[in-house]
Amino acid sequence: MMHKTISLADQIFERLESDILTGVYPIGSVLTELSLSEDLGVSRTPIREAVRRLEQEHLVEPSSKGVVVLSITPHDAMIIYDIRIQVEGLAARACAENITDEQLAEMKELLELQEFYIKKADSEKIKNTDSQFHQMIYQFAGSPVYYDTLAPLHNKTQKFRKASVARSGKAVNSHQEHHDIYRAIAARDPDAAELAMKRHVEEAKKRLAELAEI
Amino acid sequence: MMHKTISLADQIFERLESDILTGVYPIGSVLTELSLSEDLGVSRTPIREAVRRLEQEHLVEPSSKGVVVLSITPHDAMIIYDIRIQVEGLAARACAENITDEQLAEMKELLELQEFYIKKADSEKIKNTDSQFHQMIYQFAGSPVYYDTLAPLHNKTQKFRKASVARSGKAVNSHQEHHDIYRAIAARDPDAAELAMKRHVEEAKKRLAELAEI
DNA sequence: TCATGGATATATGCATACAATTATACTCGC
DNA sequence: GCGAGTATAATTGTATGCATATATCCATGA
Repeated sequence: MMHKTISLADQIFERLESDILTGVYPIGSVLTELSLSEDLGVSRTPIREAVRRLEQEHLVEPSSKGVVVLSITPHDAMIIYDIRIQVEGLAARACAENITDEQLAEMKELLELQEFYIKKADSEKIKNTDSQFHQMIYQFAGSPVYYDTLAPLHNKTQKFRKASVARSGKAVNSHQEHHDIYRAIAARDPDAAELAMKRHVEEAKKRLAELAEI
Repeated sequence: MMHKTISLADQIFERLESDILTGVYPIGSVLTELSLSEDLGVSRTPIREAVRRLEQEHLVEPSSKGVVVLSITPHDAMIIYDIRIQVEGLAARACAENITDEQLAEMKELLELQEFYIKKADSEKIKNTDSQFHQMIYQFAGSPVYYDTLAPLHNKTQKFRKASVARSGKAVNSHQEHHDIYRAIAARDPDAAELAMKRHVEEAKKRLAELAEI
């Protein structure tokens, strides 16, 4: 009997990550292992493990007392986008070269789901599917190096992106760009995939820059 | 009194990381928390923490029993270089825009030191200064994003690079390229800096590819 | 002989207890 | 009233114990 049991540490990490990115724990707030373990009703052990992972992803930073929730400056966000433009371009290219039919089908399904949420103007779900699309690219690119490099960068821009996608018109643009990327990958055209991805991340950067009035 | 006390978990992580990268624990070998705690004479708690970090860096992989030591495939190494070509290019550009005079002086000093070691053919020191030069670029680029992204990638290619630099002739090439980068940064010429860095990492990739007979 | 099932050993996941460090608050002396 | 020094509290680091899941080995039966 293959009972898939997810460890408490993993669950807590995901919850804390999400709560930080969505602002439940505001920037600058302090988290201690003890208070978290009381809040979440578990011992410090799995909390510690989760917090260590948050540290590695630079979502929190050790301080004299506990860890403090970090933010990124608009400047950092712009740099992250510059890096993503280049590296996600490479990842999309690798995807076009390596993706399997099953993975392609999965990707298509996700795009259809996103279309559905766009029609319903459910910005929270739109944001989620958006993230999932990019993470699929990272995972289907054929080397864990892509995911390891890009996932933390992507995470760090989440809260900026949230505001960006909330404007429904922009979400449609983004979805169209995703579809362009998908088509290039489905056609196994690395050049087109890289170009489409680079354009997409560049547009995302522009949308953010406008919004943040940088 | 500022007594810097390094946690056991940190020490163990560094030791295990080094031992894996240098082959003390060969690829495919299995490590269990219990055996490690007995070997190193500490409890499982700091071992666990270190092993989790190794997992995140993909140096080991969970298996049915303990974790298995992974290797970086030559394919992954090539991908890492492709990413570094792009991102270190951006970092060098940012460096040229942001570096202070003091930092510049520090960089120059390091290059002179490297020249000294090259004359002495001390390949270990050459390797060290080489790493330091790149890490300086990451640090002087004006945003922690560069360091966070590039340092892990740089680390992962260390053992390949070691073999590469051991060939003294190549080390001289590499040093010349470093000097080109330095000159462009010193001249505050972002375009030249980016170009020089990209060329340098490309050459490093080629040197490795030849050596690894990929 | 080989498959099957259960006992045993081994591993991890989590909780808890303790030690040690660091921050905080308080008191005493000036 | 204010600063220094000390006591106290809070927090992390580490060890240990227990529960649970999994693998291994052995015995038993067809």
